[in-house]
Amino acid sequence: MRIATWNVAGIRAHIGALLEWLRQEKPDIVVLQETKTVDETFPRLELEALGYNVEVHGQKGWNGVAILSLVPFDEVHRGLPGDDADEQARLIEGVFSLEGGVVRVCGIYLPNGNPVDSEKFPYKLAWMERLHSFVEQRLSFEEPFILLGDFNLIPAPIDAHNPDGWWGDALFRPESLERFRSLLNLGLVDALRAVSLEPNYTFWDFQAGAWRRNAGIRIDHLLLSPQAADRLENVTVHKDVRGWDKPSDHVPVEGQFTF
DNA sequence: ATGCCGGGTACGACCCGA
Repeated sequence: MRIATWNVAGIRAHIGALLEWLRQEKPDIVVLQETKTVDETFPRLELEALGYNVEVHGQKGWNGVAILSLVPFDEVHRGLPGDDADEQARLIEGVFSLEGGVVRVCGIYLPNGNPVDSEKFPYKLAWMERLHSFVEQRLSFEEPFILLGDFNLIPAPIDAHNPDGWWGDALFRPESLERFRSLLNLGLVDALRAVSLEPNYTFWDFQAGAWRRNAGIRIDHLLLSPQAADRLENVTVHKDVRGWDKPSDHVPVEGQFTF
């Protein structure tokens, strides 16, 4: 079973690259972020033509998440609980039945939080605290649970080409990292860190020649419950996709599991 | 210190991203 995350930076703008990657790799389940469109204009038919079941949680202009799956959905949940006034589409979860049992896959687009002196930063922190409660509840099921997506968090200095340049940014500052560690401390495993102690970047800015200079950061993560971590075989960062024509600024990150 | 680039909205110029 291969389960991937990809921030597509606008699904209508990058549908060609998405379809090409899916045709090449045929992952079983993919969570998408920054689809940037309402459900009515989501390119569902092209994805269904490749055999994917499609569930979306869209929003006009920005945000927006989705799950593509070759396995039928048992359940779908949209939105992060804990604030009825929050209208930003940043979380979608699917539950799937496999031969070996159930697997729960939750895709997130965690708020960026910049600039830190705006209301966006406290929104990020509050969103992380709601996520903490949500994950705590999910872990109580004691089943394979995969929380993956664009976390907008640089876990450690090794996860940035220029960590000093990022320090203080909403992606890499104490208040953000404290909450990220607290989330991990619930009992989640950072899958890529578990299989590799090398620098692995998943995002290169469109600006300032970041890709050419390999000035990347690792902000797209797969976090695993113990029951999922036991089944982890490997993680692949599809770095080559960043060099395609008209790419997203993020690349797909894929976990391989024995279920 | 800010913009760089790029998508979306809407069709000029701004919001948003990381």
